[in-house]
Amino acid sequence: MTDNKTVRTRMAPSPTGEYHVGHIATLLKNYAFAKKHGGKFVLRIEDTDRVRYTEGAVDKILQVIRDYGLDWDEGPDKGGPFAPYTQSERLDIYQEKAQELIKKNQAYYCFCSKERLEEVRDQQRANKQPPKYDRHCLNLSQKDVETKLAAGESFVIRLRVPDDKQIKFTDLLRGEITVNSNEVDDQVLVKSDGFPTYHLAVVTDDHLMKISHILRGEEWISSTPKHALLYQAFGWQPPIYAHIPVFLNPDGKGKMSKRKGTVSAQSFLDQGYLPEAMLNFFMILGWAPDDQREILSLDEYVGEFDPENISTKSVVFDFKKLRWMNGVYIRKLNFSQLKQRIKPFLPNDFPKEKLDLILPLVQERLETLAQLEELTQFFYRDIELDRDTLLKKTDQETVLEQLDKTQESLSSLTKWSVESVEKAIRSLQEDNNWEKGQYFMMLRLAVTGRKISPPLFETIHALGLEITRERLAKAHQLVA
RNA sequence: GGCCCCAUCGUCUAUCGGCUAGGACACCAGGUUUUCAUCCUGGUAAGCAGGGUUCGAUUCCCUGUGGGGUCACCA
Repeated sequence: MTDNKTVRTRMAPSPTGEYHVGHIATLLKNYAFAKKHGGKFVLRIEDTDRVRYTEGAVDKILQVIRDYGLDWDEGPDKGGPFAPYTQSERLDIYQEKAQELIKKNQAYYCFCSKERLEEVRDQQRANKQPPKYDRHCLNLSQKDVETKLAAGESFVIRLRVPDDKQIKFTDLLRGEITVNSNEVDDQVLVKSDGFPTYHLAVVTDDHLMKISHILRGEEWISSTPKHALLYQAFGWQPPIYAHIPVFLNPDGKGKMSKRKGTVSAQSFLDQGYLPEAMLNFFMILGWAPDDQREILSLDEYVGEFDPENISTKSVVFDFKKLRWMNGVYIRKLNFSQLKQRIKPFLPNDFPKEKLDLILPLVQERLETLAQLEELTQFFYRDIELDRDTLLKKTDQETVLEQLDKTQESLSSLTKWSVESVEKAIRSLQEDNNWEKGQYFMMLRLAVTGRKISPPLFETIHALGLEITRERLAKAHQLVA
């Protein structure tokens, strides 16, 4: 399994936009693996794409990771032995490494314009060949290169990929993977703006930061040969890879994407999913503990997680199971926890003074916190009544009698409690020999405007005598 | 299309050569109940296909099929 060498894992977000749920799921695995082995989990910001760089994205990413209940040992805000942890602050390192490769003849200058590259690719596609750099600049003479550099021509630095070599690397889940080097493009390592590409930056940083295990998305498998080549070129020991399957859209078609629905990590929180439920959901998506438990705390997960047991097939993101799991976690909350968690989801017109009365009535009915409004609005907003529905299963006369007697009886209560309300209504039903189902449902409708509600007596109690009387009166008016 | 990866109920999984193929979500039925929800009970539902290897294959190998990923001066 894992030797005594210190385990160091990392997650390397790119501040180009919203943080994806898949990123959190991957981060969780890196976090858990490091914690399990008493190692360190590093957060590094990969902001080498100046074009897509989004202002404020770094802070948002850091915040959402924390909101999910996760944290890191070293990172841009905390520093650490290998600081800085933001790639744009490490430019000189990449430059130096690129020069090293050029000196070793493992990389070369390329002065091709983007237009030319585009043309080459178009041509290749037209000939049904895989698009690949044609190595136009591979054999430029030293002198040519110096002349062009002196003239200030724009350039990039490319990796010199050997011809027809078997490139091998090991994936913890899949075993050895072999790719012929002819399939690998002469990857750009340094862009014309002087920034490194992901490939150069990730390899040098992972090495310099002594990252031992890389758990990353499966979509990276195809670029791992490039990284393997770089480790070779530098003469470095590569880390251990574990490529984690991607999330598929709920319809099972394609990688989970924005176009098919919600993907941002933040949006799930905004919809009232609890972070611990989200994490738990990520835990069991593609992995199961020995005893097949599905409800796991973060600590339990850290103790039992083994990346070697991650399923190798891409998994469908099952919203139904997520909602179920979220419901489980909502029900597990004690009252003060729920009260705290529900705060951001309270509508402005929610009567705060009744929170203690109402909240317990809906807790076991919530699958997300955001459903609170839908489930409770009849308590504090006007309701709509439908005459026909009120009259269902009986006649006008009976309903009017029921409404009046109920109002009368409730009004005369000396003590307003769930028990007294229940007692009053139950004895009315028995004394008058009303059909229970009809009477209770009619009352429910009159008082909540809905066929579905929390239990009647609790609801009436929470509503209070005043509102209850108003609504009964209104129902009377409507039916009469 | 090239290359790479993958393949058990609709979905997520267990099984690491012996299976009457187990669990969870979803679904259906029943119970509890004033509705819904919770809770309890039960049920329907799977080994992609064809070849091998083996006393025996879901499990190992090959081929096909299907799905996914990737082919940028993005990560």
